[in-house]
This record gives sequence, structure tokens and C-alpha cells, in this order.
Amino acid sequence: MHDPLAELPGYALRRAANAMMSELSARLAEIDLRISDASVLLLLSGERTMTSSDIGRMLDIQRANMVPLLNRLEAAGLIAREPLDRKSMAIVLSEGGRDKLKQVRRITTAFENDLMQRIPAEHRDHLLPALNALWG
Amino acid sequence: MHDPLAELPGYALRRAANAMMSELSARLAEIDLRISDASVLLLLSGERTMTSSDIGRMLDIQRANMVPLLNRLEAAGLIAREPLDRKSMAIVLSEGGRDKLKQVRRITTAFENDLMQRIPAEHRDHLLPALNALWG
DNA sequence: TATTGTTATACTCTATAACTATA
DNA sequence: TATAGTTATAGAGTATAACAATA
Repeated sequence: MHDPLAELPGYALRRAANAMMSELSARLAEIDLRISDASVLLLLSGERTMTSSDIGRMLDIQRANMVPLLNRLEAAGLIAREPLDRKSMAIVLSEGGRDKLKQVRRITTAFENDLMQRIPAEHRDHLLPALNALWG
Repeated sequence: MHDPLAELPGYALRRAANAMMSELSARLAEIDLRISDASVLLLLSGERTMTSSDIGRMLDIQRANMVPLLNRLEAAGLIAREPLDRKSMAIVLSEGGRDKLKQVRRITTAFENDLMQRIPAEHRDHLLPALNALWG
């Protein structure tokens, strides 16, 4: 059939992202996390001390929307809020958070490998730089 | 800074798609359309007669979610519903819909060109086939 | 003055279940 | 028996405005 949308990279980008997100969501649901939860845990695995606002800026999540997200992670025992001064809070991984992070790494590594395997070899190495050029 | 997410294609895919969508949304807002509205108009430009369910299957939109979408397009005078039998309705472009479609084509063509220009030349031609491999 | 954390709110998109009528 | 169109509803994600307290 002739699909008038088949040649539009923007359309393909949307469909590919949607397919990827729904598959990743399903895999992360097995450890009771959402994609944004997992992103936060991965970000907190770095060396830097970060506040809620810092995390939001890095992940492009509004400050206001970080609140329920971090509440959820805190209620699950994965992070703790520690005062930096009387205004800001450091968000740190708890011991349970570090355990969960290992599971996140296992799942995301396998997932990214599966994604790349689906791409014909001659195109594979071009995807990441092309995508990064579209938002970095 | 060291960003633990920088090397994940899935993450880059999400960020690139979000950036693309918000820019395209803004451009389409100038002609009072949403992205899914524009997708439907582009799809209806093909030769085939299509029902609401057909469109939903092509665009991966649930049957139930097609209803408000098509109601909106009908209220804007862009499409009409014409009975095929006593059960199904053909969705057809009205004259206003064909005019709007020209504007959609103008905007999306310019947009896709802009997108591609942001990608370094050596990666450019690989994006569409790589993305299509992730959902087709 | 700018920023942090927060509350409240609204809008969009998406997913599911159920129903009627027709193929 | 399967499908079309529809209604109702709920869950996510996301955006904005406002506020008090602190840098």
C-alpha cells in the first residue's frame, strides 16, 4: 500500500519512540518502575550531588513534576532527601536504591542491545549521533 | 559533565522525539492543528477509501480515541463522514480539508528539511531506515 | 532578585471496558 | 462470530501559575 507518511523522518521518529517506550515500560514494570523513575536512578548513579531542580533540568522535567516522582521513589525506599542548606535538598540513592539501580542497569543494557540488533548493521552506528544532533 | 544517560540510544530516541514533537506542535498550531490531526489529513490524501478504524490501525490510534479526533476535524469543516453501508463510514476530505492539507504539506516539508539539516551529513541518510527498523 | 521546593490545576494523550448495531 | 462506532472513564505525562522561604 502507499503510505503518505512513510517517508517522513519526523513521523518515523515518533513511531519508533512510541514503540520503544511501550516496550521499555513493560520491561521496567517487572521491577515496579516507570521510565522516568529509572532515568532518575541512572542519573543519581553519577558522582555529582544533585537537587530535585538539578535532576529536572538534566532530564527536562518541570520542577513541579519532580515532586510526585521523587515522592514515589522515596515511598518505595529508593532515595532519600538530605538537606544541603535550609533551602535545597540533595537527592541520594538509598541502599535499596542502589540495589534497584543494578536491576535497572541489567534491564536497560539488555534492552538497548535488543534495540540495536533490530537495526541493519550498516545503519546501526549512525543512530545515536543522528538522534543526539536533534536535541543536544 | 558525565551524563550516565548520554550513551543510551533509547534515551536519545525519547529526547529527540520530544524535541521534534514540541517544535512541530508549535508550527502546526499556526494553522490550528495538532500533530495527530495533521497525520490524519496526510493519510486521507492517499487514494484509498478509509474508515475511522482503518485510520486508527494505520496511525496506531485506538478506535475509541479516533472519535474526538474526527469530531474535531469535522467541526472544523475539514472532513466529512459518508456512509459506506449501515455500519461503516468513509472519512473523506472536504474542500476545506484539501486546502488545509496544502498548508500541512508546506509546513511538514519545511519542518522535515530543517530536521535533516541539523544532522551531520554522514549520518543523515541512515536515520530513516534505522528508525523504520525500530517499528515497522 | 533569583532560586528552591511545593501545591494546585488543567490539558493532552493514551488505554480499557462495555454497549449497540451490523457485517 | 467478528467488527464498527461510540460512550465513559482512568491513568499517565506535561505545562503553568502561584506561594513561602532562602540564597
